[in-house]
Amino acid sequence: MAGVKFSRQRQAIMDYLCSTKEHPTAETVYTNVRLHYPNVSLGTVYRNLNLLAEEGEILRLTCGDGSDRFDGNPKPHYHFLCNGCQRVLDLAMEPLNHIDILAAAGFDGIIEGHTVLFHGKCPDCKK
Amino acid sequence: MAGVKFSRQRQAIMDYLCSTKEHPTAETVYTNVRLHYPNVSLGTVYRNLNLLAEEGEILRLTCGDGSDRFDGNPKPHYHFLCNGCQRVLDLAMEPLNHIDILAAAGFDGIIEGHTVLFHGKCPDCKK
DNA sequence: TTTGATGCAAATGTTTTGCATGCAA
DNA sequence: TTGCATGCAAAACATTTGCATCAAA
Repeated sequence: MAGVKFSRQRQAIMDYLCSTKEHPTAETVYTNVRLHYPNVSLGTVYRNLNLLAEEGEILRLTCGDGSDRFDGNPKPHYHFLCNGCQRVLDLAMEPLNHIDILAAAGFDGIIEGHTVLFHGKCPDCKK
Repeated sequence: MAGVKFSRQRQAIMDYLCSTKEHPTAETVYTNVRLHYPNVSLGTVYRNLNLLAEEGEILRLTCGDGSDRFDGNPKPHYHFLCNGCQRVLDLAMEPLNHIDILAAAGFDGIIEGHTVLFHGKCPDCKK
């Protein structure tokens, strides 16, 4: 990656993202990285989250509720947003490749991919 | 609808949304409604877009690129975001009910629905 | 007349950015 | 030493909200 050099702040951001199964917002990443690097700035967190997402090392999730969230697991997978507690959970399911075919039928452009967000009640909130 | 009374501004917003196949942002709605009601305020546009979306008379689309967009057609349908020109187009395809079943398998919560956004090159940008 | 809707402006929340300084290579 | 990364603060956006006034019913 030309022109990108190591930084301990970026490393700490990656470490935190990989250590959690929550899907934290930039603000939450900031709060947690601060535990180890009290001087880190929110601007640096945003700059690095953008960089890591562009490099494909993390995923950015736009759930439509305020802030974007980030996922340290860059492997494409699907997410679930609980409309009770607003938590985002990972779903274990195979890639839905066939829906791109369905979308392409009768469409005169090129379907390159899709994003899906499921919603409902999480195991805790369904009770 | 208890407590909601008619307003010509809201009517103008509905009229505009139903007159276009673009999927305008609040700002674009504002600009266009202003052609007929030069005094309308952006706050009023946002308040009414929120009201109409809650009532299910329009759809709100969160595409992850800056502003939300709105669709005067409230019937559930799928959308396509062109990564060339950023336009949002309607797709003619059947509801993907089965993917909720797939998501529910092995998930201990309740899947109530999904949002899908396809992306790629629109008919114009694929050339 | 009553109550919701509006226009205006200020406030909010999220994310980006300019700039002087710090640190990796 | 060179140039990307940082911290800080200000700016940029998108959206919401308080309040006095307006208009629908």
